[in-house]
Amino acid sequence: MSWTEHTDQIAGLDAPARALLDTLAPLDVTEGAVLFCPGEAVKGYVVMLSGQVDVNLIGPNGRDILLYRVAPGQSCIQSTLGLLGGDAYTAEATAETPARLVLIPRDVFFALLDSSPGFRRLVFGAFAERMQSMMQLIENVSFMSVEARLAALILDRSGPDGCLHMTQAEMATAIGTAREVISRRLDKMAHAGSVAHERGVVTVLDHKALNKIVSGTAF
Amino acid sequence: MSWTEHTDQIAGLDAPARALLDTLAPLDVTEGAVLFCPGEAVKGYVVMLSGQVDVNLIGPNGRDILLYRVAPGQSCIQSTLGLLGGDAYTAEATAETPARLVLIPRDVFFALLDSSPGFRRLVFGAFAERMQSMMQLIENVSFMSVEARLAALILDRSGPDGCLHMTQAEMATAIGTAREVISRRLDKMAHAGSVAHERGVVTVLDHKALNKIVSGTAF
DNA sequence: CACGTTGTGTGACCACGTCACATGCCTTTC
DNA sequence: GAAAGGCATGTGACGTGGTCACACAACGTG
Repeated sequence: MSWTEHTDQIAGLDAPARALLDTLAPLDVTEGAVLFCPGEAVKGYVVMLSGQVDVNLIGPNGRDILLYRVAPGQSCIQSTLGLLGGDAYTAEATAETPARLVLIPRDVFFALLDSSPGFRRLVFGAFAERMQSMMQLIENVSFMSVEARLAALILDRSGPDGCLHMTQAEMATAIGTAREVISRRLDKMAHAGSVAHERGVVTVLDHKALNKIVSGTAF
Repeated sequence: MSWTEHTDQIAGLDAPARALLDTLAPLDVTEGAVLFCPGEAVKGYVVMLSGQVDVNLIGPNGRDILLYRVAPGQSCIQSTLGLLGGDAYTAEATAETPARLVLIPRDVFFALLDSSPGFRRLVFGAFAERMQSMMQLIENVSFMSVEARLAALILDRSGPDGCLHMTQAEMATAIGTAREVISRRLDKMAHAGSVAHERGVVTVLDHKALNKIVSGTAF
């Protein structure tokens, strides 16, 4: 039952705060589950224990863009927003893997915020981090070419073997563009010899070339 | 010297917090002054007392995009980010009018955060609000057409007489596009009879048409 | 008035997003 | 193991948007 001691970000909290948190039961969600969607009211502050949750903004025409990914130990800022600002969710969160998380109810959240400096630091820090990454996202979307963003994605998410297991559609939402564009760009990169690609897999062939694309168009 | 009682957002604070804040001297900046620029270290938490400050993200090729505007009583979130996350500024803040503001030094800021629930609420609330508007910005930039964003801008910022005093270059940065695009779009709108435009001024002629453009392309 | 400065208009060109398909590949089902 | 359906991908056409390189026009200052 004591999950707090196994969660890095939370293990450093003061004892009273952890005792309070330990009374909450973790929740399990299956892969593909939608944790919340636009317009839904906020139930509490969410902390991830394991798994991977992606938060997407969804456009009117079906296109969507990845706002940020929530890793274990992190919290979903969307819920903080809702708790503090009172607004409903405007984005959608989906479990990319089976995930375990804790939902801290509204009143417990506020009690902790008032009583525990450590918890405050935790929440604030997470907030600041997300904000930073959102600004980064705006910067990328408005100033970087699709090719540069794609190259960055491939370098970022590919394993040590240089393989990236994603469909073109997934890559498209990850960098906020359309699938067809990914198809053409991958072709171009493959033709240049920097990557190879087949159904569901992209393989890095030339790290340097990709790095040059990333910094090149961002320049 | 007691500025705190004249600042709506702060007047509701507890007495000790206000006493502490009142020991700080307000700062005046002239129009056009740059409050901070990318890479600069964060000196403290900034609260606006009067005037208007715009915060822009600047692209490598000179293009820039308005992240948010700071109005009196609000605070500049960039500084909070820096204080909490430790990162330097990534955006640039410019005074659009002569402005008066208070800089709360790092240690005072943290002391208040620990001692004053009201101050916490203030900071958190401002944070949440900005975050929300940043998400709105991402949504607009990635899903709305330039025409829709331009129409929204014109409706938003034009006075009761329907006049908007901005150069095309200013409009361009406000909605994150290039000046030439504004020129062409304004021509098109003028041709359709929804606005009139001359050097430095745009006049709304048909509110309904503009509204339709806004919701139309956002739909 | 000549001059630089600033705001605007324009054409060409490329990158990107969208639509409408045509393949392929892989799994399920009989 | 062949047929069927779903999913991932390729492709052409077309419109919008961003960039570059200008030409001009409107203002300010000497």
